[in-house]
Amino acid sequence: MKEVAQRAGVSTATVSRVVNHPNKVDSTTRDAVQKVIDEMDYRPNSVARVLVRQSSNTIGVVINRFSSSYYGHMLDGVERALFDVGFKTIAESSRETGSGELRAIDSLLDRQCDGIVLHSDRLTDSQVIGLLEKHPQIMLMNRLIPGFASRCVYVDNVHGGTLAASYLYEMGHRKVVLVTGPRAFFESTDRYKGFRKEWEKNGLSLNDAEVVEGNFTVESGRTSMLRILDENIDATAVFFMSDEMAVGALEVCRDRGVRVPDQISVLGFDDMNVASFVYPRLTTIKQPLGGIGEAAGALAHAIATGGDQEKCKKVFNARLIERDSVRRADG
Amino acid sequence: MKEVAQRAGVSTATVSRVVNHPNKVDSTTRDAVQKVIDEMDYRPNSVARVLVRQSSNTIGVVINRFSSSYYGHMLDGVERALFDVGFKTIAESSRETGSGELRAIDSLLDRQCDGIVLHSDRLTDSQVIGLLEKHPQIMLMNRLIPGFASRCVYVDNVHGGTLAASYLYEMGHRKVVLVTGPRAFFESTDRYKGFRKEWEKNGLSLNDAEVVEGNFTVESGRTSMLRILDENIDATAVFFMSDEMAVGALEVCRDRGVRVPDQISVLGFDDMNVASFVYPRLTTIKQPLGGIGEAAGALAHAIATGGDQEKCKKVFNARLIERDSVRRADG
DNA sequence: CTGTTAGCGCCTTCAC
DNA sequence: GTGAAGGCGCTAACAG
Repeated sequence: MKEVAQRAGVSTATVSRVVNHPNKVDSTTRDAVQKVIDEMDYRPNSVARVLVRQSSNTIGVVINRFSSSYYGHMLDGVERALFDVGFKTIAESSRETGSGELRAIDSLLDRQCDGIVLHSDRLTDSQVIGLLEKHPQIMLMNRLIPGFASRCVYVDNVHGGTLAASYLYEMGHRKVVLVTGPRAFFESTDRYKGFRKEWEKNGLSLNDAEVVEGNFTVESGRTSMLRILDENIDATAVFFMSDEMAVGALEVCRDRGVRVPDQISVLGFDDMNVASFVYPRLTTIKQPLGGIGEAAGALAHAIATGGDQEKCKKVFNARLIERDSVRRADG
Repeated sequence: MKEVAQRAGVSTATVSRVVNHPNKVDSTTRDAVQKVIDEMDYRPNSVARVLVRQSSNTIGVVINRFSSSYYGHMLDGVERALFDVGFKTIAESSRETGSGELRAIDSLLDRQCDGIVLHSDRLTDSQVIGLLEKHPQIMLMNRLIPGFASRCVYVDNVHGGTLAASYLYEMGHRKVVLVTGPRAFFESTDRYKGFRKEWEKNGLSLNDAEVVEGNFTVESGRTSMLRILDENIDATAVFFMSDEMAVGALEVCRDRGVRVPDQISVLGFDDMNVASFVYPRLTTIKQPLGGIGEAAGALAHAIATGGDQEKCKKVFNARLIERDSVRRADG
């Protein structure tokens, strides 16, 4: 910058002006300076700029890991929303640990991100609340903390569970088993809550044998399905709280010669890409991941710039995608 | 920091020392200062630190988009390697455009990243060479630029193509069709080159009708397969240069009642997760994405710290994963 | 071992 | 409209 100033025969202040407030400088000098800038291919050092401005025009996102398109779709959504308003997005992964989430947040905070979009499922509610209270620029993606709803963008998992229950009921299923995610994850408990409520509303009940705890992975889908088959649990349908698990189950069924949906129906959750590629194509409850990401980006931007947070959409509903893995139960 | 110094009754220099060189300060004062730091929950402003140190201990990664686990696996690999050596990783997406790649690189450079891992398939060789010459801290992930091999980590796509050809040949296939990616992508041309060479080595030839240009997506797999079926191209096997395309093809075959692999064999490329979940499970050529990412991370770190670049693994070989979508041809 | 000093590169008053 | 000066928060000599 000093060099630019020198070559153009002006002060660094003027150079700074042509970069930041071009209209506040005489057009002649402006052009001259701009020419030198172009010639030298000068790029303002954004670190120094951030240091003095105390703001970086960037939003940081923390997610569990990159290698699942689940997070990828949300990330792309965030970045889409932010790109449109001239903000930058940087992402860090937590490596799927609570300490990693904390570390990533610190790192993003250190980089003076104007906002942080946090996808957390490793931290407890009270840990998250602590974070939220301490750092007003943090917001939550796909998780709701009561009392902080205005800083959360999420899908209504209770409703998602309800959807599953009512669909299965309407299709004539009366004996089902639920394969949840880890009990510690709010996604699991919320979906379970919604399902159970709706199920009982129909006068049905769920006993212990009918809910098995998985962990959202394909492998866990396999073992759960194996168990259901081996223990000969009497059910006409299984509701897996993730597509990955459902996919693992489909595999096991094929290996065991159990026909889906003829002998047993399978319902998934998420609507990952894979859902439409497996055979039979998976009927599932779709989470609008891209939309959630966009909304999170918009909210983070609003928080960072003091924009209108109320105009941001915060609650999303999951919706049923009917394909071929659930069929009407015999009356 | 000033406040910490004040409260602890020392100078800011001492605070800086306990943070950065704890052993260079008297244990009594160190403990006192540390106590204040903890009490105040003081966190050094890394932006200021980077400004003076001219180095950030972080590596930036640019990829096309987040929503494909293809990039996700590489990203996780980079981050794994870097985490182990105490470096941070931040990622930006190019939104699948050449200008986006440039923008992301600039942004990462501006943040004073010590190294940049670039996954580029939108920029021409000469553009990339320009970048590489101008910025010694940039390296390439999954692309080889002749003359810059020491800064490239990649899979040998020519070899990958060879693998496909020899496998199909060994399985008795003599009439095949290739579905490539965009001709502008080196992945396509390299794999094609390898395939063709091996194919011709066996005394076979490939005519125009037998190579169709796709674009790596599921949709493009569908349309290509449709065309192959509709035009009644005489072939016993199709080699798709991405699993996504192969998956799309499988779908079309199912819809059309064409049995895979009984009536036609399908070979993929990549070994994405989905490959093992579709039916029939996809036989494919695996790219070790995680390993490539790790190697890229290690190389970026070596470049950034002046470590030994030669010890870094740079070339990876794809390898065949036999599953159920290719069968021995009659005859 | 610790305090003082001088920047890192930039932006923003404040005078002119 | 433009230059000079101060400072963002921190670190690295250099003295003491």
